Order: sequence, then C-alpha cells, then structure tokens
Amino acid sequence: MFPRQLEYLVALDRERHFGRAAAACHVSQPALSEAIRSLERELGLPLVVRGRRFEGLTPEGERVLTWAQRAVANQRGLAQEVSRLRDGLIGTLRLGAIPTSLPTSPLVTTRFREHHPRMHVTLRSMTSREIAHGLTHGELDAGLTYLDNEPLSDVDLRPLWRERYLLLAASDGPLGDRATIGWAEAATLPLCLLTPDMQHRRIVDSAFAAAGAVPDPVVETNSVSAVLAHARSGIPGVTAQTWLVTQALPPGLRAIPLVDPVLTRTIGIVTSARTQRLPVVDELLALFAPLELDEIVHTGGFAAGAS
Amino acid sequence: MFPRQLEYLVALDRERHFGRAAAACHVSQPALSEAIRSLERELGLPLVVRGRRFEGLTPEGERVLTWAQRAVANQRGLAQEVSRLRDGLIGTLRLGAIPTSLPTSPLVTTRFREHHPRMHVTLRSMTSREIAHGLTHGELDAGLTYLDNEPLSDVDLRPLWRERYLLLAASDGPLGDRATIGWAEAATLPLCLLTPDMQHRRIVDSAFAAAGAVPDPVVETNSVSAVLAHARSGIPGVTAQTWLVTQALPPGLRAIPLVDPVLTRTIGIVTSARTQRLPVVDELLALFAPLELDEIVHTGGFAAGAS
DNA sequence: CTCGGAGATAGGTCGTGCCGATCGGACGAG
DNA sequence: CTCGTCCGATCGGCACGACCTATCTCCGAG
Repeated sequence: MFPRQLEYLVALDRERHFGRAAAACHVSQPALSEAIRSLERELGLPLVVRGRRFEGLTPEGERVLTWAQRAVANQRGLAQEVSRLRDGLIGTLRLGAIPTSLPTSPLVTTRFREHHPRMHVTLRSMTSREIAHGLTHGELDAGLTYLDNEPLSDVDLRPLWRERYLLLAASDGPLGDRATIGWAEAATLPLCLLTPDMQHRRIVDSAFAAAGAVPDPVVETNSVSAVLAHARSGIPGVTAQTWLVTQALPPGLRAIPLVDPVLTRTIGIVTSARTQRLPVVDELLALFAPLELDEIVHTGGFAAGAS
Repeated sequence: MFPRQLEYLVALDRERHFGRAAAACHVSQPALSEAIRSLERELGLPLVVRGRRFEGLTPEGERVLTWAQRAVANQRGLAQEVSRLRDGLIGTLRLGAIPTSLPTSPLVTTRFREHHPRMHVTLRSMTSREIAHGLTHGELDAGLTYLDNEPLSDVDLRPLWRERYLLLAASDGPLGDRATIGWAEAATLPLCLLTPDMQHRRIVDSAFAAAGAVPDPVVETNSVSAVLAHARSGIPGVTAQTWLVTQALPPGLRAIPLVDPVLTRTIGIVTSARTQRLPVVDELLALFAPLELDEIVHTGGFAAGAS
C-alpha cells in the first residue's frame, strides 16, 4: 500500500536480486527484504517466489507489479511537476526519432530548448517499433515518427509536417531536365533504395505498388548518404524531401518530385496515451501546433527557424 | 510525496474544510493540518491559501492536486486488484447507460453477474454527456451509449450491437400492410417523437435530413412508453428496434422498418482511456467480443440470453 | 462583550521503517 | 566430503514521524 514498498517491488523486479535492489533504493538489504514481506502480509498475497535465491515474481506479483510501476511513474510525474513549479523545467527530454526525421529534428529540439534553457535533450535514432516500446515502458518521453503508416497503439499523435518524395538523379544524366517523374517510370530505372527493414523503404514500395510498378533496387543500403553518393554516380535514388532541407543539394545532383501518385506521409510527435503525461511532455506539445512545421519545412525557412 | 498526505489533499479539496476533510479521512484535524503543512514544506510550494478559514488551493496546489488524485485512483485500483486476486471480484460495477440502451442492458449486466456473482451493479440512466463526465471523474466504471454519434474523447470503445429504426403505427391504420417505409414518406405523417435534448431524437433527425425531409412532430415527449401509446392511438412514432426486443409489441401496433436510408447506430461500452483500467473494467470488457450482441439483439434470442 | 467556529500549536505515545550484525541453507571448488 | 561463498531471512535496538488529546489564537456573529 505504501510507495516505498511498491518502489522496492519495482526495483526487485528490475534487478532480480534482493541485495542489488536494496542498493538501488539506497537502503540495506534487510530493509528491502522486510518491506517486501510486510507488503505480502498486508495484501495477503504471495508476491515473490520464495527459494534460496530470487526466482521471479508470482502471477499475483506480476499483477501488483504493474500497479506498483504506475504508482512509481506517477510519483516521478509529481516530482517533475514540483520541480517545474519551483525552478522551471529541469532535467532531460528523452526523444526517439526515426532516421527520416533527423534532418528536421532541430526544429523540434531547438524550439524546446529556447523555451526551456535548463533542459537537456537526448535524441536517439531508433526504429518506430523501438519508439513504441520505449514509450510504453517509460524509457522515452516522446517520439518523432510517421503517424499514418503502420499506426502505433496507445499513443497520442501531434502531426508536425508532411513528407513528400523526390527522385535524386545526376543533373547531366538523361533525367537532367525533367520537372517531375512518375513512380511507374522511376521503377524502370536502376535504383538505389534503402533496405526493406526501414519504414521509409516500405512507404516507397507502397507508392511503387500504387502505380502498379515493381522497382529494381540494384543497390540497397541503410544509409541515406550512400543514396546521395550513388545518385551522383549515376544510380538514382528516392529520398524524402526533408533530407534536402538541411543540406544543400550536392553539385551535379537534381531532385525531381515523384508524382502519380504524389505520396505524402505525415511525421509528428507521438507520446504515450496510457500513462499520465509528464509535465515535460505537456510542455513539448504546447510548443507545436498541428502541422505548424509543414510550411517551414517546405518553404525552406528552416535555417532561420533553427538558428 | 506520501500517499497519506496526497489523500488528505484530495479530501481537503473535496470538502473545502480542514475538519470535515479530517473526519472523512478518519483522522483528527491537527493530523491533517500538520500533514498538509509538512507536504508544503517537503515540496517547497504553498498549496493552500492560508487565511482564517479554508480559501481554496493555490495554483501550485491545483497542479499537485491532479497528481494526488491520480495517485489516489491508482491506490484504489491496486486495492481492487488485490481484492480480486484474493477473493475474486467483490464490490460494485458502476454503469451509466443512455435510455435507448436500457432495454438491452440486461444482456450486459446479467452476463457480468453470471461471471462475478459477488459483484453488485448500479445501472444509472443518464445522458451520454453525463456518462463522459462520470468516466473522466472516476465516478463511473463504464458507460453504455452510442459510439458513432457525437464521439466522446479520451474513451475506449467496445461496440456491442447496432441499432436499426422502426416506425410504430397502428395495424388498422393506413400503414397497416406496409413492409417498409422511407424516411421521406414518414416525414409527411403527423409524428410522435422524443424531445430534441435526447440523442436518439438527434439521430432520427439526421436520418430525416439525409432523406431530404423535415418531420412534423405533432407530439414530443421524453418517454418511450408515451411514444408507444400515441402510436396505438393513431400518431405514429419512431423507435429503435431494441426497444421491442424485451417487450412484446402491444396488440394493435405494427413496427415497420424505416429505409432510404437504413440508419444504423452502434451502441457499446465506453470506458475511460486516460485513467488506468480498473480490474472491474478489465473483467467487463473481457466478457464481450466486439459486436457479439448484435446477432442476439436482432434475432430476438434475448429472452434466452437474459434468463 | 461574549461565544462559537476554524485552524494552528504543544506535548506525549506508539508504531514502524531502518540499520548492523548474525544466521542458515544451497552450491561450487577443491 | 568439506570448506568458502553467496543469498536471503532473522534479530535487537534505535530513531523518526504520524497520530492523538488538549489548548491556544483569531475573527466574526449576535
């Protein structure tokens, strides 16, 4: 019933060792041991499998654990709220971002830091699946990922901008003078694409499929800079247009909008809908109106916004 | 930081009086008074406006209060989980239901009671707005209401069945031999409808509008039985077909399916998506597969199911 | 002026959470 | 087989804090 005991239970489940759990909680081992026992006594339920060593939680213990974790998370939220009210927001915003969102991520991080100078930001490149996992397990405050593809469950969405897609080709090649190109035609070219484990590639594939075409990826890579390099040497590639916002198009390259269909994917902030919003998440969302960054991303007003 | 203090804060905000709050928590007034002071000291924040009498919480106090309420709710959830694990589910399922769902509500309540014989159910007739309020404020475990009309926010949905709509008319009147009737034609009749403050009426109005017709409600009432009575005396009425599932159609009445368009509205269970699911809510949802009741409702297998 | 209500203060008691020290069983190494 | 080690349980004692009753202060109503 009491937060200390629940905290110990969470630590015990995490460390799987009474001594280490006690150390993690800055108490002696007997204190933690006794607290767990008293918790079992109060609840009238066995929580941990009693053996010579720690052997995991009982099924009842697992159920209680989830409530304990929520209580601990709530405690952290309260502590963060108090610290915000007293000293302004202090601490670290833990942000996960898919690779495609990285070039534009400074739009998010810098604005956040402008409003909260004493906050730190950790920005980790991860897959959308890892982001979902991090959110549900409280290891992440927010994520930057696709919103309308392979939808995540139990998250709140805040769209920021819409991606469009470009064919990168050598300006002195046969495509040097094209204003647009259809996905079907692009599929007839030898292409350099990202590997299929990346969501960007799966989105691109769906566009080819929508145009009734099957692409021919003669080179597959998991690095966008490799795509650019191949494009310059004659093997065109497909990229999201935000990749070109931060860095000038290298000389000798052209970016040709892909049409038929014009494929757009929304990128935005995802936050956990299940756990109570931490103050830091509230503050983050308060800074960005829906799709507010779309204009900046597409008009190239990025450099100014990120300065 | 400690649950007792947070509990006191919640009680103080509720009772707006130190003495009453203390009584509600079964402690003496000085105990509560001192606990609040110590909480303010620990957090380093003023929480209550200090005056000769209680004068409300400070803005900081309000923020802390929301976290305190979550902590208390979480505590209740844990307690309920423990009681479930020990003795099976005991207590009361607090259910809110819109009037239209009442005739079919026994399908829900009886199945729940079959699986949890020691649980009580309180079923309160309320508007969908009141249900939403009750869910967000933790005064309600679940609601029974329309899912696809005037959508509620921050709730989880579990569809149960789909309503269709019927025209009730005297069997010896001019409509006595009709198999179906269009909304447009129905609008030309003198009608008895529910009052516009009821969602059922607003749904019916939208069906008339979809057919490009404006009904002529010569009688408006907030009671379905009045609609039936008027139908028998010559003024037809519109009702959801589930109203006729429980009670046999009174002699002299016919129920004629309304078409063009065939209007369907889904009724189901709504639960709070924001607060952590209480065990009782988990158990309730576990008993009903999506739209599982649709067949029972429409084939009239209801009596058997409710026995 | 007095009285009653509201909340703060004072002083004392009891529970309990924590510590250091120690115990006892299991297990691996030799 | 036996010893050493690791892990968790148990013990005795201390100290803090949460609570209680009683009392005080202040203010407004009558």
